[in-house]
Amino acid sequence: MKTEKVDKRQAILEAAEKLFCETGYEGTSTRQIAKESGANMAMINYYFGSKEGVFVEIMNERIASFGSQLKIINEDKISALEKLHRVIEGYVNRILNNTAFHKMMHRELSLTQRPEMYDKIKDAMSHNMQLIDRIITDGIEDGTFNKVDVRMVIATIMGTITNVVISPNKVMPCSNFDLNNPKDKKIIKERAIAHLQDLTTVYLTTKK
Amino acid sequence: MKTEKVDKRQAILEAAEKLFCETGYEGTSTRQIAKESGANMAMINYYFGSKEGVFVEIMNERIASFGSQLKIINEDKISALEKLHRVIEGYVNRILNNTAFHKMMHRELSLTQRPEMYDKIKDAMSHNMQLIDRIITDGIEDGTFNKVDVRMVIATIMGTITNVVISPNKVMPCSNFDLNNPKDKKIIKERAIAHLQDLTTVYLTTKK
DNA sequence: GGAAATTAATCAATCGTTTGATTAATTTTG
DNA sequence: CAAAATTAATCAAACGATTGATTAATTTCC
Repeated sequence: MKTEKVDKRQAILEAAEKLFCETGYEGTSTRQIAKESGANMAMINYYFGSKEGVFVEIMNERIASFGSQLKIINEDKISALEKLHRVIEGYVNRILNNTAFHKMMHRELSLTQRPEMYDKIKDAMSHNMQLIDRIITDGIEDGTFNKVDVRMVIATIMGTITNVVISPNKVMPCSNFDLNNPKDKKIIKERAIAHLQDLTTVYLTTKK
Repeated sequence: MKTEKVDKRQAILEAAEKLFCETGYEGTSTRQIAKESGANMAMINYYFGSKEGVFVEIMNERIASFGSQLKIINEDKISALEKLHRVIEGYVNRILNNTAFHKMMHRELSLTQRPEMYDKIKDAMSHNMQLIDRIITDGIEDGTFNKVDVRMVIATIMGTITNVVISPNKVMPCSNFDLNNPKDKKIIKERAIAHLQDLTTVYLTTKK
């Protein structure tokens, strides 16, 4: 008799991420994680040392996979505006494909606790920001873009996307959109991308 | 001899708000609240019934004081753009004067738990959104504003401000700004207001 | 057979809450 | 007015439940 093989380690990671997203780090108990993953409680400490170890591992994996996604954009011989539009598209897609994690990340970021996590997230975000900063700054220097408050423009781009993800379903969109519904998610994605591309085009390139 | 009169009820509320902001709801114990406020632990339940009761009370007071701040704007006989600029100014000031609370609110909003709180926050935000929505929609209808994705513009305005508040000190601004430093806060406020007013002016009124 | 994986049982610590008693202030009563 | 009765505020201690973590025994797998 062969019982179905399940990777308990992976099961714990997935269950923990789901629960951390739903009820927060402090709000999730190791017993819940064990139950949800189908593993024994002791396995959590066996594989990850502690509850926080699970959390750190989730963050590390996520951040690592994020880092490998970008950086190709800046090699292309395209205009600054086109670069920016590609970054927006990539950023919207990435975040709306990982809404639960993104929520969790922002929650963790707004806590002064857990400095190690804070620094990790900060570094990951900082990398994205520098990419956008470079594109816009280059655009300004070569005269394609208006002179704007670059950091605030970045705050606008990132903030808009985060707002779409975090705001309550019934508040943000007109009717009852649900980001868990793939069809709705696609619509929201396209709207966000179209809006941000239009906004940046008008704001950065309109001659006064 | 008159010992200094301290309102324990108020002390608990203030201590709890501070701690909830810093370490989150689940991350704060009733013992911490008691210690920080100088009140006995039992007073928490005596006055508010439960830990959650404290939280609900904080939210109610804040939301109530928020609600009494707006609504005068729409009576003035000024242009849609000017109305919008006043709303932006008010919104930036309000949020940057209550950064800790605003962080806490967003954290709570991103949790699927505590539906009562969720609904309260949602309603409060919804009110603000409707105000902005009305202004922009009116502007579009009377031809002053371009036809834009209104809800996305609102997401941009709110998201930008939230991003400024939540993003790590060392990430968002160029150098080491600190929102707890009044001087820095003033600068950030002015930058955010100037940026959003400029952005909305260009985006909403530029004729293509 | 031996290392790795998994288990049930248990640990001390902490959680939010409740208790019964005490003090201080206020109201009622004679 | 002053004694008695009532109420509100505060306290130390303890409650049962749950927390994250650990133990020691057992099973699985190569």
